[in-house]
Amino acid sequence: MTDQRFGAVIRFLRIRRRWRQQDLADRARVSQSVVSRMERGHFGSVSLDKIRAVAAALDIRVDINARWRAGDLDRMLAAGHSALHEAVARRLLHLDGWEFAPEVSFSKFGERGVIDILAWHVASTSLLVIELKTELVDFNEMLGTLDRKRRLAAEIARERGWLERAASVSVWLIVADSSTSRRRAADHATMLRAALPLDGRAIRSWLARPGSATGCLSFWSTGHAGTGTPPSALIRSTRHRIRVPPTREQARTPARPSASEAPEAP
DNA sequence: CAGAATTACTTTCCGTTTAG
DNA sequence: CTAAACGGAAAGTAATTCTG
Repeated sequence: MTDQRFGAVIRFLRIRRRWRQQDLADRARVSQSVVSRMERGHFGSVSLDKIRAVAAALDIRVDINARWRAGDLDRMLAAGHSALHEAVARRLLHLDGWEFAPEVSFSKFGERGVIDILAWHVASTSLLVIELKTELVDFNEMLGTLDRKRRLAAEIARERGWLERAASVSVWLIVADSSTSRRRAADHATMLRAALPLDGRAIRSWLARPGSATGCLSFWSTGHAGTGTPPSALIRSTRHRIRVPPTREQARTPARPSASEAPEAP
């Protein structure tokens, strides 16, 4: 939405309520001039705080929609997740005795969400909730949601007619491989291993012969073929180190012997 | 004249620098 | 890398001017 259009919306909703600019300003705790500027589309001189305040007074929710070259950034950010999803799904296809469903959304007892992959072993009626993460951020929150999904999984599988009764429900947290994620996991090793005792190696034998309920944390790269291929750069999630090109001064200092082709910045 | 737009001035914020 | 200090820029408001 353009600035002018948004301004027009504000004006329209204000007038519909028969409010003066001053009335809207009072409710939003801003001055009348801010309302005037916004209605005329002059948002450059109004802070986001004030914009939200005025919008909220009219029951408008303001979402920031970032676009890049006409593309949707949300989709781009989701690309890493998709890549991980695809890599894991490819691997599951080759597992004997397992069936799986991707993106299982649920809404039970007021709890809603999506299980990235719900897998079940037909012979042993073991259920496996697979959660995919491109980066590790909030451990408590993450383990909390994982546990919620674990509790609901059996009911969800039964409802969908996949497994009448699950003998056990396990969880497998797959994290996109990155040094940052590994470091964070190491920092919380005690907590994580208590909840997710198996590692990437141990889960393999468990998958071959699923036994009692368990939990696993493993790191995965999208180049992963089930063996130890090196991490792919494809899904590196955040924070690459930006290397600033050396200034002329720095380029001239004989730090490296190969100063032969010092490129001139265009 | 009421309500909207603009102006003039004060306050707050934010980026930069410096120090630890 | 974080925190504190500082100065300039931007935001916010009250006062004023404009307009239908």
